[in-house]
Amino acid sequence: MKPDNQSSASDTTETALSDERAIGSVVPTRRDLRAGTALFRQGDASIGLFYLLAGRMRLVRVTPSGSEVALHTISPGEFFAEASLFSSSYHCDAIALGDSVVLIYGKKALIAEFNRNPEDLWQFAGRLARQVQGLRTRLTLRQIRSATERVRQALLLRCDESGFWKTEGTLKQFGAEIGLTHEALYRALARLERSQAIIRLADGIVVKRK
Amino acid sequence: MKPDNQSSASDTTETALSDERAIGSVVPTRRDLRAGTALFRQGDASIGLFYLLAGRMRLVRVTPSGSEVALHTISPGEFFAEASLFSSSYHCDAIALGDSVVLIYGKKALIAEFNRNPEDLWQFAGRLARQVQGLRTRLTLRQIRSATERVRQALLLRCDESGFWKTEGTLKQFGAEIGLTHEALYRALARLERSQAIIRLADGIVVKRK
DNA sequence: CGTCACATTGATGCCTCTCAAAGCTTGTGG
DNA sequence: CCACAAGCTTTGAGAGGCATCAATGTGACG
Repeated sequence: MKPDNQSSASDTTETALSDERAIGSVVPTRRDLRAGTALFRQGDASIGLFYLLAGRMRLVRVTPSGSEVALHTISPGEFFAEASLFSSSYHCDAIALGDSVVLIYGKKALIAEFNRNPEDLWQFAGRLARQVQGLRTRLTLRQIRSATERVRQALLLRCDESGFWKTEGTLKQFGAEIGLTHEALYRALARLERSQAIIRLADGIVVKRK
Repeated sequence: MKPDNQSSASDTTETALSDERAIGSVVPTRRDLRAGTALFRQGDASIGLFYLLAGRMRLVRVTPSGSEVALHTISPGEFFAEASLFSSSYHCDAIALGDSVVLIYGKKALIAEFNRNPEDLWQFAGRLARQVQGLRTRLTLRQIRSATERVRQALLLRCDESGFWKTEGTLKQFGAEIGLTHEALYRALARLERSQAIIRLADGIVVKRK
């Protein structure tokens, strides 16, 4: 996570990458960012698409009056700034919250690739469409006020046909993902178990029909 | 909003449409749905992309155990089932909540169009990317518990450089969009005005620097 | 002028957040 | 192998805030 060498004037290093993470024939470049460093700022000419390997990035828009509005926090494994491919500059700042590693897919290279090989563009669009789907679902889930019901629905969305959901990561994390404090989550789980809506196992949870 | 004629065995009518709403050369078909009618069901072969002209549609997934999970509610002006273009069948049910009118863009026609004219695919992808952006922002906004602060941030996101936001639609609607009851919204606005964070005008709101 | 939907403010209760504390698990080092 | 630390898990007590119910004012429209 720490930069392997030092570029002249900034807290970032950039390394070429011969990677299996290529999009079509576009091989990303790796860049290491120290905590607090900006990857790009509002108004900068857009240079490409990003993928967060490690760390955490915050996207914020600074209003003319100086107020900050948080747009999104990027977690490892996420692509971000997709929309910048379609416009000439960024509409927000991207700041590294902790030491971070991002992959950069050059804009020109990507566009050339998509022109050359529309099949890649098709796949890219597919990824976006599924993302839209997932985000809408999450948004709908957040509409549910009741912690108990929200947890139940979240479990229903994630479990397989038999109703089993294998725990991935910690429950605390799960709580954060669905917008609950861990205490609220634990209490909701306890309530669901008491009412026999779920059965808690060592490695997961079984959701029962209502 | 009411069907103009009756098809033989169902509560839907379908009409060809020579429209300016075409995507590339793909002209949509219009379909009228009575309240309660399904536009498609989980497992149906995907026939295309939809656009809601009027009414309201609900997307729900029915779990094997019979529980329903609401995925999204479509409002007029929204495209939906974009992801179905990339898979062979639907993963949820689409039910008309009220009498509704949808435009249908045939899947095969769209794919052919995108193959013939990648520029259209590029624009389609751009729309998806901006949608992802907007949804992420909305999701982040929902993380803010405090009604007052959520309203302030929502206003900051929507106002122009001078801090002015022209009211569009009703405030009640605005409340629903950001996940607040209208009462909570009015109280938040009153609080913001009292603390001089905003100024309310007849046709909009001015957000002041903090 | 009456109706209907929006706008606004009041009172109340529930639910989740917050702060706190204790049991549990895992990993690390002596 | 044991001891200690750190983070997850779990439950308790208290408080604040938003939803809910309720009532009134206001504007548009026929």
